[in-house]
Amino acid sequence: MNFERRNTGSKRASATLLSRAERLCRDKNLRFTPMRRRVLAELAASPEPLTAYDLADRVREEKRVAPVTVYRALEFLLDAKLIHRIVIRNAYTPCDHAPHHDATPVFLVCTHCGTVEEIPSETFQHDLSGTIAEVGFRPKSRVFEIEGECARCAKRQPASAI
Amino acid sequence: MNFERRNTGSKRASATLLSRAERLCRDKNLRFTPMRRRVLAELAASPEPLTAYDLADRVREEKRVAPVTVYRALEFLLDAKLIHRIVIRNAYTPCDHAPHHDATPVFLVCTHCGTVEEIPSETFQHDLSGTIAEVGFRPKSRVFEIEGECARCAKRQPASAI
DNA sequence: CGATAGAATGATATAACATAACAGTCAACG
DNA sequence: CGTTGACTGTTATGTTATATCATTCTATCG
Repeated sequence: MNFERRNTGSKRASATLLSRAERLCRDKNLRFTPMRRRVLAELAASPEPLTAYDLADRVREEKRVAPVTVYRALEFLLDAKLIHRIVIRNAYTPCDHAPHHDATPVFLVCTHCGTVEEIPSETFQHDLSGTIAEVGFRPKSRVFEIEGECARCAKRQPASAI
Repeated sequence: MNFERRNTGSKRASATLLSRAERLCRDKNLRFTPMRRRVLAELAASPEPLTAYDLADRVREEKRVAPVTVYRALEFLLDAKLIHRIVIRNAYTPCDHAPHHDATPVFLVCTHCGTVEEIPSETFQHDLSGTIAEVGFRPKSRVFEIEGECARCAKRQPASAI
């Protein structure tokens, strides 16, 4: 079983991701603006997830930006499923596994080097711990949380009237 | 299969949790100070997870406290495994399932009423989606993240030299 | 009992992450 | 070209979390 190593800033990985983004936006008629491209490029070029403020700093080297601008770009990229948010780091990382998953993948976040490995959740559903062992990752702590509507609320508001 | 409903502020649940905390601290020679007791009691009395600042407000009704004091109490309670942190809410909630799990449980967080249901992870490992369906929860999004040491780092620093 | 060492808390400041609100700019389309 | 809607700029502020150093409490020992 072989999981793609996270792009370690190689031009190849970035280029791939950027062109994927371009194609996707063309197809879905979304606007891949310079700011969005820039933010995605920074994420693709980074070996580890970056926070919004990290990104703001990097973009600022070239052009003055406020954090909120970065957050807006991130929101767009998240919606387009081009990136993920790594909750336990308050940080963002490009999506490695093209569009072939709608299910949330599992992320393996290294406490030492900070890199993130992305495991498609079909694999996960199947046999999580085996897979983790296979990639040589030594888990120390986990975040598994599911958000949704509880039974009582679902009963009260039958048609998901949120 | 029946998962305990989260304590909805009932005096019973609080009393149980508090006495469990007392016993645990006595046994392990930890100090269950008034501040720690107070924070735990507020969490136990709340139907939903509370943030550190929520807690500070509640404690302040009685006595002036700075957020940092609450964070310290929370840290203690987390270490003692008396509470959990709900990452996707930046909030804290009492631990419902006494000491019988070392494995991280799965939390079902209702987007509507905010309550949290705690599911032991043995069950989870076994058949997550089945269990969730059984309790009537309708998942909308999930956070499954694993922190640890990646294969490369483990190789570089054999004996987990962190 | 009083000294003292370690733990806990108080107080203040500041860092880090995120959003609100409104004004200005750009780009596509008729 | 002008209008509309999407995007970005700007400023302010909200929210979550930590750093630092002073003070108080508590258990223990001489």
